[in-house]
Amino acid sequence: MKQPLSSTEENYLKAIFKVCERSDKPASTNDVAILLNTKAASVTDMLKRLSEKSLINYMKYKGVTLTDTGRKIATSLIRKHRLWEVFLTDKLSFGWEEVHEIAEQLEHIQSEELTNRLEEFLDHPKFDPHGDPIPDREGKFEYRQQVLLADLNKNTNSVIVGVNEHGTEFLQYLEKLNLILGSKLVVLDTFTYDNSLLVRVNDQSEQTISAKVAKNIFVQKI
Amino acid sequence: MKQPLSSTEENYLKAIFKVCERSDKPASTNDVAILLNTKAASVTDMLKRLSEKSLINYMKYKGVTLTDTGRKIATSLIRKHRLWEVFLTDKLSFGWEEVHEIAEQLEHIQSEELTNRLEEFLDHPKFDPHGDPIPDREGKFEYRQQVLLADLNKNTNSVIVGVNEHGTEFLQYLEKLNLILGSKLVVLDTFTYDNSLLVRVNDQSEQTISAKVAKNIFVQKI
DNA sequence: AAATATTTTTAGACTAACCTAAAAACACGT
DNA sequence: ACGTGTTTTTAGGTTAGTCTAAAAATATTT
Repeated sequence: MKQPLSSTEENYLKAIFKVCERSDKPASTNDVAILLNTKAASVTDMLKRLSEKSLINYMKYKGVTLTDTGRKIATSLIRKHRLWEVFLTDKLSFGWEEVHEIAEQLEHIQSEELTNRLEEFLDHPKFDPHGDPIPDREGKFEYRQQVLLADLNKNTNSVIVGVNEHGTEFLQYLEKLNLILGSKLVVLDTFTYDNSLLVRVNDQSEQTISAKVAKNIFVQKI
Repeated sequence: MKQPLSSTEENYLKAIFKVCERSDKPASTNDVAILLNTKAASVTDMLKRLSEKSLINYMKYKGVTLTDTGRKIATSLIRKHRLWEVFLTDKLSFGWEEVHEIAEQLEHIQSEELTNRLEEFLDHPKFDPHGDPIPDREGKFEYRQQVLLADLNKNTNSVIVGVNEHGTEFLQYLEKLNLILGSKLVVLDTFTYDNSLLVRVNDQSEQTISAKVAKNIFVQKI
């Protein structure tokens, strides 16, 4: 009865976890469909099956949450994903914008032992290359004390600690703007016209940042 | 038209490659079925699909061989499999008997770049932990100058360079017998009664080895 | 060369995961 | 609370990969 899940089933659990993260509310069928780039009807199908396996709490029309077992699997996937990302950047010198796709595949490799040895090999990293925290063996992890750059007050010193989007295009763009993990930022001015920001980067250059970009960068006050 | 293959399709190509290896003869439907632990009918089904994609040469009742494209994919899988095995033993300290299963999954990760960087990271190894040669980027590799222990002449000095079977049980047993890659062997006597051998290991202990074991160990004369 | 045995293919059915289109449930503004 | 619009579910169909059982082709034995 403990046959391993398919990659597809795992992806659904991960998607439900992400939707539910920090919101308490159950995930709606549509939320999941959008995140997985599929159709609502397919999601309903899968929800029935996952419910059958006691991995989710599902009631028609009422949305879905993870059971303890389901959450355990979801966080394990996230743990594996982020550990592999660290491996790819730290050991194989991939750029932070290249690793997501490959890690999406690697996270489905089944072997607890492998995951734990990988963690050991990487020296128990606490964050992945995008600044996201890596869950421990029990699936526990702490959210950073973080704030969106878009919400940062003027003249507050801060450091980039993470991103809210992991797409290749966005990350490459950030790199071009010289905005990477650890970059120091101060908002010098905000323009209500288009909600763009004027910032100083690393106490040197000044540049404007669009509202869209500012909403996808996490910073920590220092 | 260049959509990636499913893991299943890849496994069929690998199986066909293995059956055809060093025999020239086309692989029979049954050979493939046995190797993949499936039924002949399923194999026939898949052969039609792979033939459609020009990955194999297939004629009803006549057996199957790989096309150039098919062979390229098969050797790429073997390359990935063996590189990952090296990673698992050398970097994560897995035993040689534990790595096969995990590598079976890892070999399906799609990223040329990943494979090549992994090879670099591992220092361009030429053989995997079981002594099997690792194909290069073009899929080329050389077979070792090797002979089955069962076929070795009496009183010839030799070294274990590989195994003919990769099952966990067999490899664990070998380890218990202190027969690992690099062990020095001399056949002192052969017993025609059950075809077992008396050997000296590493110039020290003497022990008998069953015919079955002897047929699954490759040695090189020195 | 005929009879028999083996191998391979076909036929038909199943499951997982997806889809579209239509029906049912829910949510909301007036 | 009633009609309208959105969301969700159902119904029914598709594809990849598997299976069993039966038919067809090939191989072997006499």
